[in-house]
Amino acid sequence: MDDERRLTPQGLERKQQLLDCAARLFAERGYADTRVIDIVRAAGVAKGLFYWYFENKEQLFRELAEEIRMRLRRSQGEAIDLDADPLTRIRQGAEASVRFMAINAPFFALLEVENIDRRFVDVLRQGTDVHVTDVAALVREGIEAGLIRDDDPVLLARGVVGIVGLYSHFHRTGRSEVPISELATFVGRFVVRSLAADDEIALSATNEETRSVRATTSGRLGGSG
Amino acid sequence: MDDERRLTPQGLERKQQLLDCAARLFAERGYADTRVIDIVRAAGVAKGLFYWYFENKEQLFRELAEEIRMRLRRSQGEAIDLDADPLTRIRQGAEASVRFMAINAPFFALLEVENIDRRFVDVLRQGTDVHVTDVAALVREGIEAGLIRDDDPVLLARGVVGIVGLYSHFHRTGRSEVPISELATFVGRFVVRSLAADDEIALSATNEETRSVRATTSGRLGGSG
Amino acid sequence: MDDERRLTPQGLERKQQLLDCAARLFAERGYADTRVIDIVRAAGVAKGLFYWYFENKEQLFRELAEEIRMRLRRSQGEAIDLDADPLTRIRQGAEASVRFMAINAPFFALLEVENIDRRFVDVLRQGTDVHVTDVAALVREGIEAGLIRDDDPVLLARGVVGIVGLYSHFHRTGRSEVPISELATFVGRFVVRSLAADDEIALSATNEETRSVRATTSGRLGGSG
Amino acid sequence: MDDERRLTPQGLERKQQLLDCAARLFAERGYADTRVIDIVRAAGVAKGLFYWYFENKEQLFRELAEEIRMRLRRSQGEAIDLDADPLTRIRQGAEASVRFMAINAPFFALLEVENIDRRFVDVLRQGTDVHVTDVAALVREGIEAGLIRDDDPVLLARGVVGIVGLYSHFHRTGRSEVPISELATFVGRFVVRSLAADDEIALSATNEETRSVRATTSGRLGGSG
DNA sequence: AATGAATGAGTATTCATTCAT
DNA sequence: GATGAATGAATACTCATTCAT
Repeated sequence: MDDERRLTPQGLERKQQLLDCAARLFAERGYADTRVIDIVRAAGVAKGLFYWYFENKEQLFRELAEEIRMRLRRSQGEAIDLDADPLTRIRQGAEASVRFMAINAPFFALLEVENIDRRFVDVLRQGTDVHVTDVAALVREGIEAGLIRDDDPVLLARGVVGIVGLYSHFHRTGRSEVPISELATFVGRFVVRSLAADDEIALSATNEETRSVRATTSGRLGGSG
Repeated sequence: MDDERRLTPQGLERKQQLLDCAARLFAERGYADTRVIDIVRAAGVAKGLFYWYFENKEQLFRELAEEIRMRLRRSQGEAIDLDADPLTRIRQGAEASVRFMAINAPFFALLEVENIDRRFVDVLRQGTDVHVTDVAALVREGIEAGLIRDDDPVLLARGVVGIVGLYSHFHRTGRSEVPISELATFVGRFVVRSLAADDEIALSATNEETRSVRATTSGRLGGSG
Repeated sequence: MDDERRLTPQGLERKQQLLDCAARLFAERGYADTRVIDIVRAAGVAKGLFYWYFENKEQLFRELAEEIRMRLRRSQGEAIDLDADPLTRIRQGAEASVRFMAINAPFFALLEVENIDRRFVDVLRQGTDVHVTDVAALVREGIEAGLIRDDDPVLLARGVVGIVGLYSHFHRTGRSEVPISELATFVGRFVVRSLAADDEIALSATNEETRSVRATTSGRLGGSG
Repeated sequence: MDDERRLTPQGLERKQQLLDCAARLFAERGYADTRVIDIVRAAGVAKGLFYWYFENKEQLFRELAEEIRMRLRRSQGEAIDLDADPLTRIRQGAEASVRFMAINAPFFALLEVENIDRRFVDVLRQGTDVHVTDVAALVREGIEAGLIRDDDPVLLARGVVGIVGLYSHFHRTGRSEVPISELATFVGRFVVRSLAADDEIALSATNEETRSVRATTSGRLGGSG
């Protein structure tokens, strides 16, 4: 297939169908153990058609990864309260991510391929890198505001992103005994605790009612900043 | 090869040589991209000899994983100050793990295969499970002693183990800009912050001079315990 | 390949071509000594194509065996005079088999694999078993009619089927000095002699002119029956 | 190993042990499916030792085949009544063979390899050829004496030998419902019927009491001879 | 767009045989 | 005689990708 082929509406549908089937199979059996023929069979079309819509198996994976990444970012964006303080926003993002990943588990299972196939390190790392950059910015903000302890912002951000992925993975692989909403709260708490400058701030940022730490702890913050 | 073959000293040496070569290659190129022939070539022996010492490629991997797991546990054990309080011990273990994993990077890269090949989920998960159980016990101790915040011990333990692996992975994959000793300290701090019941305890457990939190904060601990 | 693939006419042709090539090679060199690559080379196609049409080498063999079995039965059916008495029919079947096996020697050589590969015992034994059952029915008829000596019908049938295969084998392996038509007559005679209730009946059943023993020896048969 | 090595008594014992183990394994799994290592393991010795006693696997098989052939001939010789008429002797030989083959089933299973491996056609065919020659001589005698119908002696002899092998094979492969002694008698009867010049002779030769047809039917024989 | 056919590089594993001690 | 180690040729099967209709 060429770069930009114009696909008819029917064509787009077929392509999406193939993407969906592939996503399901990849999630079920993993990338390597899903053969092109499995995908086309699941979609009920002939083998040759696969290459009408995708350059190759690898490209399909990349498209899929891209799509998933977009969805995640969108969902994170929606979950974050723009008026809240950085730490709270980090917590909200973390919680939202855990919830979202749980719902779209099969999709996200895919992202774990990162370590698998050296071919995909780039695509997948890219995804987390963007995420890390976002969080790192918030961390910096938080540090400046005295809400987050003064440590390497990027390292901290990596920790946040990593922890979210970690617990999502546990949940996905059936090793989490607690219900998803509880797990999300736990992760939010965990993240806040890891970052918070002190106990009081941690408490505030964990309290769902308190939309803005700054507001409630202004005195103290003013003093410490 | 069958069950328990009796190997001559020379044989044992040869076997270890194959294990070493395999470990290096797996680390360099990954499991799937390392062919049996690559391993024997690296060892400078004939293809057939591989099957004299190992049932197949998979078994070799399992032996390797087992070996690595053992080493890790041993190194952790050595790093922990038995007289220290649980939280400090967790920190020490975490720091030691990060350091150890950094030194033996090629080895531990292997353990990341967990997500890769569904065949190995068992072996590899086993390794972390043991580790998690150990840490969970310390967490419980810490909670009882009022050093660690009151949260699900297993979930907390998973976080600790996960974070260690996380940062080791970053370091291994060249995304850590800081030197290893600094990273280890960072991780120790991170873990302590995640778990500590309050700021003061966190501070104590992070202070390397203070071997035992219990000693310096005995009054407080005694009161809350 | 999976279950029931729909093959285009061209595909069917190709498949038959592969079957033919395989049959020839198996006959020439034996099953084990015929590699898949030999078969595809003989057909002038790529290796992978073999697995488009057949699950594996074993399945191809089974298809081949099935095909040969069908042909044999058909030819036997055509050779037998339905109005003739059982003994004569047995003789006709035996003679026809010998002739047919001689003509299709390469094919039938394959059936001798029975003893070879334990994997194929089932397929091949099945073939003879059907044949034995058929003959046994005729033997029973013959015994009731007093044409065949009173002995275990199944054992007798096995002998008949075995003898036919035996002499065919001799002929196939170049140890028969006599021309095929003569050999067939010999086998017919041999079989009749082995089964006949008495000399006179044997004579009648061997005489090609006499279509029905019953007709010519009615008096005697009536007396002894 | 060289041609004629002088083996110590212990060495001979070891060699026989290997032969026995091989025979058992060949019978159980067939020649191809029995690996050299299986044989040495069964004997509890090291792999290398095999080649001290045998040139290779093939030679061992040949030695084994030779040994079995000898045994069979010996047993046939013992079973035959030297004073009996040719037809009776053929019958006795056939019956003895069936019995002997049944007893030494595992051994004789080996001889069926004839069709299997083209390598062994010579060794194995040799065995039957000798047997056929012996029987053919008797057949000729029988024809001259008017006991056996006038037909190609070699072809008849082949039939006799073949039938014996046939029924032995059935018995060996568990498809014979009748006890071995009964089967032997059946085969004797079958063979006699196939060969006998007429009913009366057949009857005499089948009668175990009658040691010599000549004796009881002297008048007739004298008349016809 | 869609199909079924065709390609062929790539690889783990087996096992008879030889060798050094 | 005996052992364990070492050799390497040989082969079935997979699967992404391309091709002719």
